[in-house]
Amino acid sequence: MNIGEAAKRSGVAAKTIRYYESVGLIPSAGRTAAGYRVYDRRDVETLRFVHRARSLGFPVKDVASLLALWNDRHRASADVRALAEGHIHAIDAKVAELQSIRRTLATLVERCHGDDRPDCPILEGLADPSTGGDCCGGGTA
Amino acid sequence: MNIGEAAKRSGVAAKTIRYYESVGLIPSAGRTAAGYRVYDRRDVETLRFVHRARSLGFPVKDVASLLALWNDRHRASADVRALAEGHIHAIDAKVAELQSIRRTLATLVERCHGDDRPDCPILEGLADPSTGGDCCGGGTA
DNA sequence: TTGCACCTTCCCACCACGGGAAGGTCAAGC
DNA sequence: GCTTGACCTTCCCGTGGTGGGAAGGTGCAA
Repeated sequence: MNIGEAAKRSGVAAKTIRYYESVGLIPSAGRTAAGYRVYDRRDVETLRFVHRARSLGFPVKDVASLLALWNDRHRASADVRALAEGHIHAIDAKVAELQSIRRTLATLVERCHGDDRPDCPILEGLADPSTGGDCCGGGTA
Repeated sequence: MNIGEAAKRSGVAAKTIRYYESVGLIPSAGRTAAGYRVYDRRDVETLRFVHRARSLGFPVKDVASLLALWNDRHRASADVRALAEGHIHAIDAKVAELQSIRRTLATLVERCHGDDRPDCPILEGLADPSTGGDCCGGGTA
């Protein structure tokens, strides 16, 4: 099948498939005499795997590792698990950072009456955080 | 003062200050006869404001709006508050997405024994999500 | 005058694509 | 056989927000 069909079946945009090939995430596809890329069902399976890993937020480099493990019959599941756990930790760190920011913002917003007067604790907090509640003070970020 | 000193005092890297100037976030700095950028205390205040807004995750475009409001004596605090609330909503969406992903990953990791055997529910879940718990099924992403 | 720290502009790299241009290919319909 | 339109190809630019580094000019002190 052509790249468009592979894209439809895998959920990965044709542009993105070409990108994945260019960065070596997936092997180079075969070509017709006219230069069109050719894919089979196995390729689509691989693309689907990549698509799901990406939608779980794994960086492309990690997806490459996951693909390699997937294709390795002698893999140790501990390696896969370590990758996934690392990703979970990264997510936890990101969530903690976002929630810290959210708390600061919510505090500022609460104090702002939000009418047509210029007086605004949000701007004051940005101009001088000591007046606006601590921000990122003990932050993990 | 030179850009290096302004960077030190504001917490914004010299490179980043030049970038902010190039995209119009901050006005063009004055120059010495030799072409060096010159900053005063007010400029440093502005840079600090920008630095704090950025560290709260506001995109540069929003920081531009915040700066404009900050410099506008006739602003309505409602406009500032709306910006901040919009940012909070964006953060909430991001957090929800990350937590959804986290749940899926945690489920997969739990099921993986993580030893030297190749059997691995994480890879199986990526290859075929119907066997690995739902992922992003009703997802907001 | 030498040396070093600082400044300037410029381009490249990151990450993971998306848009779009310029041009070739294929299959269907007339 | 020719047109039409959908598909494919490569290539380059843009995103956001910097960081790194090259090549070259400045400023100040010894």
